[in-house]
Amino acid sequence: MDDGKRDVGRRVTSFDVAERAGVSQSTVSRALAGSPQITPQTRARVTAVAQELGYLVDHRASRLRTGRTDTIAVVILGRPEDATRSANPFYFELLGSICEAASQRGLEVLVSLQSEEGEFFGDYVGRGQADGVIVVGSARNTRAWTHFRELQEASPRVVFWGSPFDDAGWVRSDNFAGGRLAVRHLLEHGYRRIAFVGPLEERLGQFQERFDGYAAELAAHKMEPVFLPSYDALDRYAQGSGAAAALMERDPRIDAVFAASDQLAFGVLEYLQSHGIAVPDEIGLVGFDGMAAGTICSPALTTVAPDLRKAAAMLLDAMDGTAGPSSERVPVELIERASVRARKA
Amino acid sequence: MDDGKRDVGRRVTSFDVAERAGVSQSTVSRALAGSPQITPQTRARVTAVAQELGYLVDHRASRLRTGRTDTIAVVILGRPEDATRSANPFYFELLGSICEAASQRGLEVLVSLQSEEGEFFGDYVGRGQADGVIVVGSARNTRAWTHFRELQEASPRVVFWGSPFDDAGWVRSDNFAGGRLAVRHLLEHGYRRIAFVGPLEERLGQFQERFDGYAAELAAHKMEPVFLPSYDALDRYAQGSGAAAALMERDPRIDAVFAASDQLAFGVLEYLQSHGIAVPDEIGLVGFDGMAAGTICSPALTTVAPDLRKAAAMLLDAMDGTAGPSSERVPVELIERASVRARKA
DNA sequence: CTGAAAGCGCTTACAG
DNA sequence: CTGAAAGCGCTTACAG
Repeated sequence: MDDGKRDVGRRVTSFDVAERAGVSQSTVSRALAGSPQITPQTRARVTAVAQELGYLVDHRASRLRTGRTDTIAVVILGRPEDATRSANPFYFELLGSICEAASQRGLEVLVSLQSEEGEFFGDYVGRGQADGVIVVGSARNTRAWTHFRELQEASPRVVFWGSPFDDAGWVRSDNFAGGRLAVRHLLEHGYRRIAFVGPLEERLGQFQERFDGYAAELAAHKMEPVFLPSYDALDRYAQGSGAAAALMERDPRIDAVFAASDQLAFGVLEYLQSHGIAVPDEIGLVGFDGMAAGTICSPALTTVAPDLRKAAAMLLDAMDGTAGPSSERVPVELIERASVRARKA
Repeated sequence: MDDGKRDVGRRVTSFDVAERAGVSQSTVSRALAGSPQITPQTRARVTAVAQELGYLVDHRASRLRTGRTDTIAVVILGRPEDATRSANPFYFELLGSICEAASQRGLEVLVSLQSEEGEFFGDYVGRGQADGVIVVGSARNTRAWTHFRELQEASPRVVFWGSPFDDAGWVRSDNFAGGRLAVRHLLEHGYRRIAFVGPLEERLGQFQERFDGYAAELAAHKMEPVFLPSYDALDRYAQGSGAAAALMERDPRIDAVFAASDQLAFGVLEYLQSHGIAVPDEIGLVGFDGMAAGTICSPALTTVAPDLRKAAAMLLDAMDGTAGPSSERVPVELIERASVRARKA
């Protein structure tokens, strides 16, 4: 019954450090927290003892006490299937930037892949696990977005990347500008009939905006958009190659494609290559996302890339809750690679 | 001074639910935790009130009380530079599998990208943030590994993926078998002089093992290994294309390459393509890792893929601490794609 | 089957 | 500048 001093298993607490250092527990806490009202000598002694005993502040206790969590949650949505396989690699690139930005602000990052209805969960704030949550992922998982939209309405600290909903609470690429950029680039490089590849029927805010930019730039040159009204519900890659096939057959004059995402572009590329159509000589191709894999395909993919560093910073800012629900645009840039020919018009 | 009942900002606690449901706080706790000694009626009432008030258990408090965290930490090491850019995408694929496996076991996942000395940190267990930590990442970041090795010696709940150290505490691909598999596949498809691409001087446990498997299989066929003694400290992609160049020049009889990782293979592919060397007809190519990007390059990359599902499960098991420090092998499988010709020998 | 109470390990007013 | 004490919100023996 005697509690004993079984060193084994017992956590080293601030009381242990206090005893050993000959100060009170509150002093240990203050010294280690860097309180300015602690003597340098005291702090030095406490720090030394803490190190000696291998003491580390228990975050469960400090966070319970302070009410903070210093943590953000990132929810990555996959399609309703295998979450890992169906999560677009782009989201992992974004996650990388978020981790880096969070770390600079002294925040930890909790990651959750979700795809199936029933496992949707974003109440990290309510459970005291995070100060806010960022939701990114497949816009096609409608049920997931509906779930998180409700959550967002109840809590101001939920921010979406992309989001199929147009009202506030998101950060997005400057999709319209990106669409114009892609088309202008293709026109400047001598292409004359530019098709758009990407499904628009899915309430995909971002794809629609990219299309709008594409169409606007074409209109400025008195050109007509060329695109498919509907897509099968396959993965992006298959959608891309399928769309390329349908489009080429329908309109042989097409000499360039703007794909609404890099994954779609990879599918387009696959189709073109397997049909002996030369890229960029016969067909020019521009993607969207700036994915790392775009350097590996051949030819390397010219693409419109959002500034992921800024994206991460904006997401964290939006989560701060200081401002109300916001809608922020991340600037995009065209990365010239090899899927557009060099020769100018 | 009166605390008042400002609903705003105050957390809903189990006391609030208790009051409203007309039971004690302990009953609320038990009911919501699913304790079998609570009447169905009581549980139903409590659950209803909890829902009504939007009550959620505060994990900071419950974890402090129970001593558990139900969380694991995953540290992803980049090269000492930009953490995001330098973290191999393969690690994000592995992270995806870990997230999925963790979620099935009811665990949360904390992710940290680390690359610079000074920011290395893995004491999540000591701080009560996680029950264990998995370290994955660039074997080239020697200082990072040294840091985490010390941590591992002090704590049994630190597990490495890969790891440049051979003693226990890791999960690795079955690299030796993978090396043999790759070579056998190339031989069976008619290639006769197979070079190895991958730096071996970096104390890279995994690369060395892949080489050993490669060399062993060649030896079984009375063939000699062909490889480079040293590599420049560039990224894997550049190492791959550089090695391909050096190797081809040195030995024109080479008709196949086994690359120690997919990233290296992508570099090799880039060199071959930009020099008009046909893959798979003139040169066969096999990578290692089973990365998704391997389906996008052209020709698509034949590769040796570890079973990431099993890898994740093994990592979590190893972290459980039930067994002592272990060394587990993840089975690998050869994924046939297009960088090896179909024609049999 | 339910309640009163202790205690997890901190931070931070409040005194001195 | 330091200490004694309260309290963050739970879980879980201990009673009844």
